[in-house]
This record gives sequence, C-alpha cells and structure tokens, in this order.
Amino acid sequence: MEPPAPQRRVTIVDVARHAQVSTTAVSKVLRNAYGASPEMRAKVRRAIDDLGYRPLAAARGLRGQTYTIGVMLPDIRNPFFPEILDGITDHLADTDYQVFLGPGGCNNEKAEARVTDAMIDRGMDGIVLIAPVSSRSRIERIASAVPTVVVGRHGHSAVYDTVTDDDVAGASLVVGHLAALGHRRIAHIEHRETDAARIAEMPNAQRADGYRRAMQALGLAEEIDVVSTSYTQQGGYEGARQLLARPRRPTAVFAGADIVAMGVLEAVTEAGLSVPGDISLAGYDNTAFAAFGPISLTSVDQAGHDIGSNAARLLLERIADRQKTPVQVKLSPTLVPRRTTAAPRA
Amino acid sequence: MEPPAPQRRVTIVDVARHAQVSTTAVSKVLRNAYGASPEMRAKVRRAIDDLGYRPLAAARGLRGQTYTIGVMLPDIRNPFFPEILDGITDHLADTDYQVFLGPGGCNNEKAEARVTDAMIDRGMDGIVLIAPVSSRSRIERIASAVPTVVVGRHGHSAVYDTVTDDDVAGASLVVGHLAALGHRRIAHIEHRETDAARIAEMPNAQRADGYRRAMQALGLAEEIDVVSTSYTQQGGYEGARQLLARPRRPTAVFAGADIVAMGVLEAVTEAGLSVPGDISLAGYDNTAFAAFGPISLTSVDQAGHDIGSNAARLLLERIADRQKTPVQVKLSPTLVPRRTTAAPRA
DNA sequence: GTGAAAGCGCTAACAA
DNA sequence: TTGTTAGCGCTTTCAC
Repeated sequence: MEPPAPQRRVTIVDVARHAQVSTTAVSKVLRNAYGASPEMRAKVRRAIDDLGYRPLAAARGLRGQTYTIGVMLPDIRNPFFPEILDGITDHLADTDYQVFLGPGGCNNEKAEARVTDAMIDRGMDGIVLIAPVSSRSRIERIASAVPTVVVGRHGHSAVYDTVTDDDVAGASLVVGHLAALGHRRIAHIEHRETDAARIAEMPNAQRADGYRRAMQALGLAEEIDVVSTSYTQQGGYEGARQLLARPRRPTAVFAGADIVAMGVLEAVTEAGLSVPGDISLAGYDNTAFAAFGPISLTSVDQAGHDIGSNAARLLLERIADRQKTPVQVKLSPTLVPRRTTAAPRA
Repeated sequence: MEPPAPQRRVTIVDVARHAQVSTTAVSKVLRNAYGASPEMRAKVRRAIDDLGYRPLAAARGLRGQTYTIGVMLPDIRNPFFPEILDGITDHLADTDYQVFLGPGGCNNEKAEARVTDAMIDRGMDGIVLIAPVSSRSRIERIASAVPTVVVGRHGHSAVYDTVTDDDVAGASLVVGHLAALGHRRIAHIEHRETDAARIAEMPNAQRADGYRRAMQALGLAEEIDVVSTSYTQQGGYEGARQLLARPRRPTAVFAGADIVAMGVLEAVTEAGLSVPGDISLAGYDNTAFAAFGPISLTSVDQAGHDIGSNAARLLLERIADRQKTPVQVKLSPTLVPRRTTAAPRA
C-alpha cells in the first residue's frame, strides 16, 4: 500500500518538455509576448491543455506580474459596494486579472493599513481603495508602492486616480425635488467627520455642503438645519428624534444615506407620525432597502456599476503606465423619487 | 534633477546585512523556527524594524507558505455572509494569516471554478468555500489540492471538513413556534433545487425537509403545503401570490429565507392584507432586514460568527495536518420571535 | 546554534 | 524566431 503520490504540480518545464520547446517559448505564449511563431504557439497551447498546466501566480510575481488586483472595501455590509464591485469584475472579466477583496474593517485605519500592506506584500499588480478612511499621506504611500485608484473620496493627487460620485449634485437633486414639492423646512442629517484634515475629501461632507448650497440657491438659507450624527441606523434614529423635538418641526428630511433614512423611519413611526403624510423623507445610495416595495424610499442613485468599471479601466491604464497623468472621474447621480416624498400638509 | 530612485523593496538580504547575520537566521526569526538564540532574535527584530522590512508573500510561497487564506463567497449581497466572515477574520486576527475574499458569482459554477482555481494558483495556504454550488467531485478536487473547509453545505467527505447550521432544527423551531400560536395551515416557500445529485446537501432542501418532518410530528401532515420558487425577493412574491390564491388560504407562511419573506410581505401588502393580522410570516437568517423596527420579522438566527470561527479553526488544523480525520461541525440555530407572527384570527 | 548553498517556478536579458 | 542563462526573495537542507 503506497501512500498516494503527493502529485507534484505541473510546471512550465513539464510543458516545455512535452511540447519539445524551451521554457522561454512557453513563457512567451503564456504572456502573449512577442517572439513565438504561430506553429509554436499551437504546439505549446496543446501541451498546456494536455497536461492541464496552470501558471503559479506567486512564481510569476517574483519576476513579473501576479495578475492579481486587490480591492479594499471598508465595510462589507454596505449594500452600495456590490454594485461597484460588479463594475470592476465585469470590466476585468475578459482579462487575465483576478480580483480579490480585502476586508478592511469599518472606519478602522489600523485594519485598512493591515489589508493594504498585505496586498502589497502579495505582489498585487494594482489596488482599488473604496472609500478609504486612511490619511492622505498613507494613501499616497500606498500609491507609490503599487498602482492605485481611489473610489468614493474626493481630492486630487499626483500619484493616484480617483473615481467619485458628484455628491454635491446629488444633494442638490434631493433639495430641488423637495422644494419643488413645496417644502421649505428641509433638514439634513449628516455624518460627523472629526478629522479636519480629510473632511473635505469625504462624500458625507460633500453632501452636507451640497445641501447648504442648494438651500441657499433656492432662497431657503434661513431654513438650513443640519443635525450631525453618523451614517448608521442609530445615527438616523437619534437625528430624527432631535428634529422631531424642534419647535418648528421640519416638513422634510434629507438623510445622507439610506441606512440613516431607516433610522429616521423608525423614529418617525415611533412618534406616531406618518411618512410622507407628516414628514417627507429622502435617502442616498438607492439600496435594495430603498427599492423595497413596502418602504419605497426616495433616494439618490449613484452609478455604482459605472464607478466600478471606470476604476478598473483607470487601474489597467495605470498598470500599463505608472507615470501617467492622474485622472479624476466624477459621475453624475440621479434621483429616484418614490413614495416617501410628497407635498407638505397645507 | 534626478528622477526619484525607483525605491527597491527591502529584502531579507538587507536585513541580514544590517543585523550582521545570515539570511537563514532572518528566515528563522520570521517563521519563529527552531535554531536561533534569543540574542540573535533580538538583533534581527531590531534590523527588521529599522529597515521597515516586510516579507514578500509571493517569494515565501515559492518554497513555503503564503500566509494567505482564501474565502470564496458566492453572493456578496447575501447579508448573512458578513457574520461568517467576521467569525473567520476574528479567529485569524492574531495569526500571521491574511484573509482575501474571492467573489464567486451567484449560483454560477463557472465563476466558482475560476475563483477557486485562482486561489490555488496564488498558492493560498487554505480556502473556505461558503455555500458552494459546484459539484461534489469538483469540491473534492479542490480539497485535494489545498486544505479546504466547506461552510453551509451538508454531507461528508474524506478530504474536507464542514461547518453547517442545523437547518432541519431551524425549520422545526419555526413550525413549532407557529403551531404553538395556534396555526395549523402553515405553508412553506422553498428554493427549488434542480440538480438531483446535490440536492440533499443544500440548506434549502434541509429546511424544506425539516418543515415537512415538523409538520408530521405535530400531526399536521394533512396541512403540508410547499411552494417551490427561489430564495429571492421575486421568488417570495410569486410564492405568496400562489398561496394567497388558494381556496383555503394558509394562516401562516414560513419563508425559507428573509429575502423571500420580503417578497411575501410585498405580495401580502399588495393584496390589501395585513401581517400578522391576516397572515403570520417567518423568515430565516435573521438579517438586518428582519431586525429593522418597522418590519420586525420573526426569523431564525444562524450562529454566523460561530460558523466562521469554527471554519477558521478547522482550516488551521487542516493546514497543520493535511491527513487529519475530517470533522463535521453542526451548530444550532435559535428562533427570534418578532412582530410578524401572532395567533391566527379566531 | 549558525550559515553556505541549492533550489521553488517563472520571466527577462541576451546569444545564437 | 528560438534557446540559454541568470536571477526574483525566500525557505530548506545540510554541513559545521
């Protein structure tokens, strides 16, 4: 009784021997590189199929590329990320690149650093950072080690590209929609950003800014009312409780994210009020939650899939040319009006 | 003006030179291997810190391990997976292993194969397959190439370990709860499994089976009523429409998953009926959706975090000893009664 | 306990 | 167009 042979992996040497060519030739075929005749390609391809050969990424990476793209996403629970991810994987589907996700721990710089370091250590060819919370200098350090595209964070840099949604425009869409329905007392619940250094780069700040600007543009500067909590259900709940306690209660609430709107909905229901009868409500992100029939939340749809495919495109460009001029792509969101917004009570 | 030096990565050779020892010594320290005196360890550690050295995983993998664990998850949108993932990462947090997620494309064997192959090609030390849809023989092929733990799929194998939730028990909890409230006409919406070969291994089949057995055990065999659609919101919607059209409408519905319950809720609302007034509703998975106040869906909580940490534990054991006896861990779910279930109308 | 030297599987210079 | 050869950064014998 022999123990089952530890089945050595098929290597490039086996393929070369089987095809009666050099390992260089096989390597060239693998990389579609210049310098191999059609006949040779055919021979090598046959040998590869015969033997079921698959190149070992780690070994390739030691000299060339690993054909691996890392995507860091801070919070796997955020229902908006899958869209972006689909955009990335779809764009990469026809290439030799494989995407792996690094779980980055919600709002946790340490965790983010750990996972990005791990990606670099694994020789990944490029990485996409989705809504990173790390300091700008850290991100630039990452970007100088490996081609990088940053998604969902505003601001320019000489070493990485960015893809963002136009959050100012999105906020403006919401305010415009509510004002058109006849609302004047439109309040906003924002995510409080503590770090002054990066505040301007975060989408939440842009949304709050867009809200203020839109209110002003519509002559509603007097009615500006912002509550600072956080982009969580709890944050929405607390924010709504504050707003409902106002002497002059707002007639409409613009929550900075759908998850915040969920908390608002809970507080409003609890207070015995109805949406949109007593108060109109709009969110942001157009999640499955918002689209869900019985809830039917008015929301802003970010072009998630486009964000992802643009990020992938820019990353491939940057992998091909690390010195290329940085690009900032800004996509336009759209408003999806649903049943939580209506004209205010007369 | 010199162009910025292309900053070569710090290697083990640099560390060895800086610490005035051999590269072998450094390697030993990195791996906590035998054969290095405390003084030498200290010297090397200092050099590593001084130089900011980080080992290149790809290079390590060529001889030894890559310290990388791959987790394949078929559908990133499934709100149950994050729990499992947290369980895995928490368990691995204190080790040198890093987790990467491979997006596996919903119910798509091709995509699953692509991502698992990619993991093997990257020399990952072990992989966790979450609710894989691939054939058993394919899974065994994977498991014979790399230490593997399968999560959320029943059935034994000689080459991999499994961690599952006891779906039969979970279904039984729901039926028991509804029967205790006084329901007799309890219907079930299941996910139709087409492939006869793997049907018995899938959680959905186990839930349907558990439903039937529980009904029988309670003397309600006559009332067994199963609608086959799919574990999607649309599936729940269609299933509910069928059930609502029955001459003797069920007084309670056990949806095989929370997402299915969402569809049921939509159909029931649309029909002008109320939950739980006209019809009681229970789901499975205890997602954020179910917990959300205004919805407050009775559901079954799978011990997601425990599932994950058990999977990680078994995987580490298997990495340490590839020949170990396979283990099947089966965890017990709990019922979370909420406001969608109540006694039937008199 | 320590280090020299031989690879791991692949790619990139360079010769032929 | 083709093949030879020297590494990439690390781990692993195996001498000492």
